Amino acid sequence: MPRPRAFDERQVLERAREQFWATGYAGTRMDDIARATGLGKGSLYGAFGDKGKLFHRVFGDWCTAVVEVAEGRLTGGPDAEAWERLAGYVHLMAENTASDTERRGCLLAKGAAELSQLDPTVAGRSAETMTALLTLLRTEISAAQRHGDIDSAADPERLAALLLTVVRGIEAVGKAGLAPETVRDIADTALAVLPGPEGQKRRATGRRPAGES
Amino acid sequence: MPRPRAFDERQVLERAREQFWATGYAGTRMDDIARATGLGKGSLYGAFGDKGKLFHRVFGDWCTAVVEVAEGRLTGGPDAEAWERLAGYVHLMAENTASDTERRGCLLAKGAAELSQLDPTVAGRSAETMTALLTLLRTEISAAQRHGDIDSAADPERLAALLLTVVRGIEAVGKAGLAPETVRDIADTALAVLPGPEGQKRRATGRRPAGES
DNA sequence: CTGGTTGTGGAATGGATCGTCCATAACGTA
DNA sequence: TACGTTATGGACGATCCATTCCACAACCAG
Repeated sequence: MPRPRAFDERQVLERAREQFWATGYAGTRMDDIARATGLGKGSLYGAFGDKGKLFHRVFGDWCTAVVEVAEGRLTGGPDAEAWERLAGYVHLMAENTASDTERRGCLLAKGAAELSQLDPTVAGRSAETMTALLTLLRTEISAAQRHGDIDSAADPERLAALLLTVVRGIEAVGKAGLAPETVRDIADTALAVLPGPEGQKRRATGRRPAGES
Repeated sequence: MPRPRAFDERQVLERAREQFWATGYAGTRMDDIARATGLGKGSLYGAFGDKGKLFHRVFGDWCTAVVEVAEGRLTGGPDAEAWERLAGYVHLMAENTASDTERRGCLLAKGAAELSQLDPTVAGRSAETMTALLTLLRTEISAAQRHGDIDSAADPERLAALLLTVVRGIEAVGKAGLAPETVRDIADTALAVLPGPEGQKRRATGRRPAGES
């Protein structure tokens, strides 16, 4: 009996995300979002509550997506390819940053930086996301160890934390202004220094094989 | 002949920094700063211009301090101690994040995240800072290589970029909610995986010697 | 076709915030 | 001691922004 919505919720959230991503939480006005989505303020508030709730929604979806990308890249597959999956993931993250010419960075980092201190919801969600990524990386590192691509004496938990740090760090230094080529190199270097199979060393200064990513 | 200022400029900037640090650029009101510093708005505007100029001042000073800390820890000293200087620096940065119970993070990262996209001055200053840190790290890595603490076949430029990424990443994952102990471990792991002297491996899972930092 | 219910969008509201203004205070000089 | 100059700080004005409100539109059951 009621009048149905004339907008696609997913699409509206997408536009809203673009706005928050581009100008941060405090920096975007609800008018901006209204203009960007084509919705009136009434519809916006009716559908999503207030600005805070809308941001939580967008932020939460983003966090979910971040974990899903990692899952897609890392989960499921033979141990023999675990190392390649790890390398692919790290390179993908570096490429994302390197090709982010607008220097928008990652909404997760941006949102956490701006709000995690003031907004427990944001803080909690970003912490959850980190833990999820950590688990995915640890599992994959263990797999690579079983196949002998990573020194089995190393603690997978610690290596996972290091890789997560590198991935998040790449995003940070990218936003801080390091050149795209440098960013890409960092991913290679990080992978190269991971302890290889027993006693062997990976090429520490090796170039990333063309087309691997 | 004129009436002299009744406030200490350095101290006012310090208070202003606390505010910006705690609540970000958009999140702090000039009234907050006035209250925090005890100055009236007239004096504030008379002495520092507008909010943007004041922030640039604070941000710039912070960047200078970041580089100075690194210089203090890294520069000058025999090659034989270069490795220890590097380790000390990385541990110091990790400790800063680990003990930052308020999760304020680093003003450099926070400011860059919030503004580098909109404010060329901030973007430029943060990029400069990254380059300066990179140079310091590279120099020190070269020194450690000369003394045989780091594989001389490795590219110091690349290792420096990796270390910088780890340092900035530690700050990011710390703010994102990783546990302090994990943060400390990351610093250890990062140092452990750096390629040791020719063919040898550093203890990849080794614990940080007590009291080294 | 009609009424009830919900969506829509723009105008209005109320509070907050940046920056200015000005009367006054404090200082050095003559 | 009197004067010119600059600092001070609180009140003020103009703007901005999140949220609410309301008149109207669209839909569907009966």
